[in-house]
Amino acid sequence: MPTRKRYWLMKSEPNTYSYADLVRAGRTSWEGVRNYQARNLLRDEVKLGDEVLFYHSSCDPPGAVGICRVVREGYPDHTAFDEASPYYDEKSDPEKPRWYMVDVEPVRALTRTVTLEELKAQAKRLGDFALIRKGNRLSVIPVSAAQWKVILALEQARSDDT
DNA sequence: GCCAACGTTGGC
DNA sequence: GCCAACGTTGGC
Repeated sequence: MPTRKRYWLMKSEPNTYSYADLVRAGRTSWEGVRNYQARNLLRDEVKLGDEVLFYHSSCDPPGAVGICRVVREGYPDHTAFDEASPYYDEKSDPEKPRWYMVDVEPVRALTRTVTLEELKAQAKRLGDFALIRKGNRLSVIPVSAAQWKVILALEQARSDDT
């Protein structure tokens, strides 16, 4: 029996790669994750068919902008082997890769950006959520089914309807 | 194994 | 551009 679909949130700086870029491309590999905790999730936990909130970071305003789906499970991030890549890591050996990535394709853009500010305002409803924990820097974050529902309900709510 | 120095993330 | 928070590195 297949395991139940899980949900994730993954951050990208829109200057580097935006949700619109993903829509244009039709599919992308989620390359360049260089953090062990996030790597472990990509390698071991993120599964085919899981759904992902595409989050724009380091922009104004930061927030969730779209949904995508995992179409390939964790496999070695080959940009780590490519000296020309900004993600090159000489310590990642093709025989024993240090970094992993998944492939995703777009599902739909959110009708509006669900901002970090709004998510923080819903902290009570969201419960423990790594995105809004103080000092959080994780770029691949687990989202529970309940949190997923809250966030998509926020999308439907008017932004002045808090 | 400790911890200071350093680099990065990411909101503001 | 600033800086707090955090992760990594490397000397000891």
